[in-house]
Amino acid sequence: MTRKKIRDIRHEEFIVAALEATHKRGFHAVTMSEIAAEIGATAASINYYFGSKDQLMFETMRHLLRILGATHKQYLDVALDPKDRLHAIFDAHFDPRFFTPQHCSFWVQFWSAAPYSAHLERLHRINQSRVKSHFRAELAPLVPAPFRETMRRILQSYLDGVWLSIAQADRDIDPRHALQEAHALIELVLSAEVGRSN
Amino acid sequence: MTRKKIRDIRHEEFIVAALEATHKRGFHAVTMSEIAAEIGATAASINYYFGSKDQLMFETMRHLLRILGATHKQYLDVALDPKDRLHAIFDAHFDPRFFTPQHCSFWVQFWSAAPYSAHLERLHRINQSRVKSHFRAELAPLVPAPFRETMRRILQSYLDGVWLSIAQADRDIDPRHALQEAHALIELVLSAEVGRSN
DNA sequence: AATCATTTTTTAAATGTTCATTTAATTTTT
DNA sequence: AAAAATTAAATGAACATTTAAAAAATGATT
Repeated sequence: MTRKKIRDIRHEEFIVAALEATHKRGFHAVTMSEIAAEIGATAASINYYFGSKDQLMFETMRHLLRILGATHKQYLDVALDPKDRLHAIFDAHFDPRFFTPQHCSFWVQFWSAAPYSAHLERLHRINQSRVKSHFRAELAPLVPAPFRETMRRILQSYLDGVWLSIAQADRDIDPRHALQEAHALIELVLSAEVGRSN
Repeated sequence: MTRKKIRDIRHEEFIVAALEATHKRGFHAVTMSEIAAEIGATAASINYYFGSKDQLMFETMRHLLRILGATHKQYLDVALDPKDRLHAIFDAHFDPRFFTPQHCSFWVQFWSAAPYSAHLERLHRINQSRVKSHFRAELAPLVPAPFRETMRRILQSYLDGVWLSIAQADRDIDPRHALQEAHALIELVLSAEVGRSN
């Protein structure tokens, strides 16, 4: 069928391996050999497919960003009103596919490494502004302009903070519970605005 | 006067140097030589005073925790009512002494490294539970029990998230503005509860 | 089917670099 | 002179990356 089969399979495998090994050993501490061992391969083959360790980490992050983007899109597609659309951002970030110590910890470590690598920083900046503009767009019909930016920053900081705490927790977290709390915060933000406009 | 003068001076100097150099180069990338160069010293002298790089990073983090604790105490001492006491937590975290890219970035990188070092993790856990119990205590008189934990987690996640964003920003941030937003969130949290108990 | 040349994939071993740490000596302070 | 502080140089370990060769897959030709 597809011509480049093996190359794609290995790509996928090594990215999963990078997530797993990084979660176990840490973004900087993890070695090529440890990642490769995760799928019974050898460090050299990572370079064969990715060129370098940095490139592998970069591709792994891009992989996470793609999943997040796609998941968000799915939720947006079934959102009926502005409030649903706002919820969709949290739904995506707290989707069980994503909301695991493994993913969150890679993400957080990526965050903390980003300022020191031009490559990573670019990815990070792109994602930040993507999320930012989504928040802005969804808040527009819900919150009057003077408070909108404040509310956006509150929601976005909260979102980041939750991921941070998941990355640190070894026990598995219930995504539904996180969503519930996120929705409580959204209600808070929206009801307050209604209150003020009275 | 004091017998151990030089030792204490160097301790202080190297900790400041570690903060500065780590902010420039990253928690893992920064080398002993770079830290030492920051104060015109030599890598070997760090070991003379601290024993190892890990130990220096550990002491640096302890230093930050001590400052945070002391600052918090100062604000608590002048707090008049329960709401002031809740604010004091944010006042301390957003105090200009603390709320700098330099400190926040060390903190965030420390966070992301903590799960992979028994030493660091212990520090982290201690601080987490300290902050947690403060939040609980201050929220007790302000928020009815059923919502209290949710509100605590919202506030705490928000707090972490803000630091994360500061660590990533290269431009300097206005602490007063951050405080203002934090207070807006507190008002939100408290007013919502008043609303529900109506 | 079988053979063998070609390409692709994989690996073991070699290379070379970058540190943290140690050591042994030197300088500075007491 | 003795102790404390500092450094330059040595040591050695840990890795990412390269290289050169082996193994597997592919595919064209009988």
